[in-house]
Amino acid sequence: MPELPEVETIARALRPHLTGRTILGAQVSWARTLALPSARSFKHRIQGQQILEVGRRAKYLHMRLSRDSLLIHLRMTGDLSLGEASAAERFERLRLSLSRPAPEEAALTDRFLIFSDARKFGRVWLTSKPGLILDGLGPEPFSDEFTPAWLHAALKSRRRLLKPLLLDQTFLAGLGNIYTDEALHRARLHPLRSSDSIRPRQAQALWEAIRAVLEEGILNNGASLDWVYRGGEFQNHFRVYDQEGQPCPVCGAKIRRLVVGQRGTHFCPRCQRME
DNA sequence: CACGAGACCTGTTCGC
DNA sequence: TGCGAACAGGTCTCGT
Repeated sequence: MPELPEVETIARALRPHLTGRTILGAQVSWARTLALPSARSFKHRIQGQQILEVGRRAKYLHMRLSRDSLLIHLRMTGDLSLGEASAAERFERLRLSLSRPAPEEAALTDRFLIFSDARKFGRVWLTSKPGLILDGLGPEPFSDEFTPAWLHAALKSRRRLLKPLLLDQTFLAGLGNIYTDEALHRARLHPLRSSDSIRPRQAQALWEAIRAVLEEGILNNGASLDWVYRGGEFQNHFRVYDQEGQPCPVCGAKIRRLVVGQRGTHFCPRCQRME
């Protein structure tokens, strides 16, 4: 479930539990979860490091530790939870054991941070140079750098279909399949429009739509789908995503689905025209 | 540079 | 009921 709003929700939920605590050890149950370094050195190196800060960049959870950074990417089905029991969770891939919480947080009883991931696509990096992974990403949608003018210029500088371009994390960081479809619908732009055909007013509309959709996602604690559940509510606010055949909430036309860049793409054929 | 296909993985749902 | 196909919130790599 993890696009920007879901990762942001997770970061906010974990922050008060993790900040200041020390990682006592790591248990790896699916070795390929670790992108860097190997399981052996990961366990050795993470031991004893304190968690200084819990943040997010794009769809990465970024934990600053005393010596390294811990980056976690949930991909399709990854999930993070806090636990007290030592019994392994159903899809557990990695478990970090934590020091006791500070005395003023004595109410916290969790002892583990658990990474679960049914499809095993998620990855974790322990590195002293997080920039090598994060610096190539596009701007954060809520940063000052992301402006309507920037977006218009960036769209014009390429010749790509809107849908796949917005999914490209080196173009703009944080959008995934759900929020891209929702943003294009709000901006009344067809997903197959070529990026270099977008006029300034349309770029402005898209900019507003991207921010509005992500904001609404965060306010609703992200979207929960299928059996991967996080307590988010945004799935109840989808206007087009996964709504094939349903009436468009704006004009009543039937929402259509097509495949673009191998991703299911949902849009309103009346609101989102090709011109 | 842009695009499509195939990989990486497992679970659920749908159609016959 | 059973069984295969299609589908799933993401990203990387390779060939054209």
